[in-house]
Amino acid sequence: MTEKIFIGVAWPYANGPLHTGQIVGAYLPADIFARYHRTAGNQVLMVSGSDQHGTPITVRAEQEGKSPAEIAAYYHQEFLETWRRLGISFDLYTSTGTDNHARTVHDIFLKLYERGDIYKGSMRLPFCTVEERFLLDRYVEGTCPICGYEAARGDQCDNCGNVLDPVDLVDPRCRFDGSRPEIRESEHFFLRLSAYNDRLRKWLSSDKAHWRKNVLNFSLSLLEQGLRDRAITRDISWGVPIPLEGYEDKRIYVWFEAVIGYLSASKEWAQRQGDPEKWREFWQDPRCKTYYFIGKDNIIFHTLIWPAQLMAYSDATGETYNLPYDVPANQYQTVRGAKASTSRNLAVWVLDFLSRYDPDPLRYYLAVTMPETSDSDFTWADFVRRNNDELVATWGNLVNRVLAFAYRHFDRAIPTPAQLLERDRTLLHHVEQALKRAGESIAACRFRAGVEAAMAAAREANRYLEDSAPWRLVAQDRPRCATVIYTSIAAINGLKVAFYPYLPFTSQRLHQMLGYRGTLESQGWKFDLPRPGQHLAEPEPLFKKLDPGIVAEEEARLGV
RNA sequence: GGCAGGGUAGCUCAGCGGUAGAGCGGCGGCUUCAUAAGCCGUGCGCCGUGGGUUCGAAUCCCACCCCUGCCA
Repeated sequence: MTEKIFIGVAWPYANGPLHTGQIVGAYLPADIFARYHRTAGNQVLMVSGSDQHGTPITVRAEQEGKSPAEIAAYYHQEFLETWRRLGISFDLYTSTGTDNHARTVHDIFLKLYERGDIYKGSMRLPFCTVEERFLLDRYVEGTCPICGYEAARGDQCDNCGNVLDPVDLVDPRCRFDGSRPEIRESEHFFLRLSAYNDRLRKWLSSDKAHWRKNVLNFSLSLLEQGLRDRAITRDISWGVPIPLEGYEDKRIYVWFEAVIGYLSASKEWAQRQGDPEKWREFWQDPRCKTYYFIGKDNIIFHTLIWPAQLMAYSDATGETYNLPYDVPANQYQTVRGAKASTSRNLAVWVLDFLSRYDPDPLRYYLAVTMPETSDSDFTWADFVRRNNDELVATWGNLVNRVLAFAYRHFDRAIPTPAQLLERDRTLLHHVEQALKRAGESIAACRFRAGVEAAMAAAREANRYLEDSAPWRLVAQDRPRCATVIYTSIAAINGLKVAFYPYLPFTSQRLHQMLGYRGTLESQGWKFDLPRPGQHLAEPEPLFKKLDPGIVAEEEARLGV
């Protein structure tokens, strides 16, 4: 039975290069999930895009003396390059800068406004009389009302860490010209989140046993406190315009607008497929399961605010939009025990990494250390160790020793087996079970367990070889030797599928080395016995052993 | 300060009411098809601390300590 699976992945701010923490938190698990489901024959739509609005981009642009649009365009290209080289297989990766996105946002905004779920209100905000504009929270400095620190920012005090309201700062001043801002009333639009508390609670209280405990608890505890209405517009010039007259100097704020990208990207995808209504199959068919892969900092937007927006939009249009089926948010990845930091260059940049190393070892390492339940740590020593002692020694070497043997002793082809013995069938059964378990684990968003199941079966195959010792049989009992090698190749053929979502590049290569044509993905998530006599390509190692010397080299690149 | 998650073998982590587990490393041995790869053997660990519930607790409850994050 084929399923429909919608996969939304967090929209990265296009204000700087991507580091491994972002990959392991959202993009890699989403891709593993997507590749598994496609191979299993399910219909998958995986979308995301660059978030080109928001304060981080404005700040970056001001730092570099460029326009926000230039910054966003530059990093958008870089992100596309990253997905291509890392094998993150989006069906569409777009951005929030498209006309289609603006149209979709406007439609939701207006429908909710007509219905009263968005309403006008006013806020008291700092206004710089020199520059004649309202100041964003972080553009106001002053004395912290809590600890007395004199250089506190309007959004947060760097000294005591408290979150602030710029209006509360003692002796506030504009960061640009030092003048004292006035507090002025500014008209804004608010989302009536408070009206959705009960419905959200009801939704989160039913059929959520498959959710990660921390995601569910966190969301429920926020509801306990009660959601308050939030302003969804700002006095800024960079962002999606407000679709009403008289608000030309304001924009829709990112947190309301970016999540709508999931829907607008789906529409853009359908458009590009030449079937403009096709997005409805993923958004309005109740059998479609909707997943959002994000980092833990994004939970509230995907388990509460976006569902509330969807509930409101469903009511307003009389159509039904699917709510998230699961939001498997990950924890953070630290670097050498510390929180990743762009400013201190304490992060592993993906494109930089890929300029020296292959994508699959990185995918493997990130998958086995994925921060599913708690923060995990990236260290180069551990990366080298897992590459050399696990990926190369257990899986890569298994493939190499079997294929090299077959290539040399059985005329570059898969040998024809005699009768399979109990020991042979046991191994094949083991691999078949591992493939099944890996698939079940991935479908349940337990990605570490999936790759571990595959690796355990590879160890089992190494054990089988040791027991059967084909290198002795080759001279003494050639039919039995052929059977052992056939069985080993069959095991590898099954494992290539189990590893595929994690190691797409090398699994596809192995697929071809085994003499198959076409894509592994089209073969299906199943254990196939290979055809005796099938021609083998000349085997070459799937992975490279890394020199432990690179640890010191790479650590030196990290800032301190 | 409130809340959530985590604190289990040298390292990374699983287990979450019934005699402490896996991988890797270390140590000892076997093997040579293979990227000096593989296989076998080897773990007497205050399961963060202190109380409690229970016939029985990493596993449930309470308090406290440490790490991470969110919120105030």
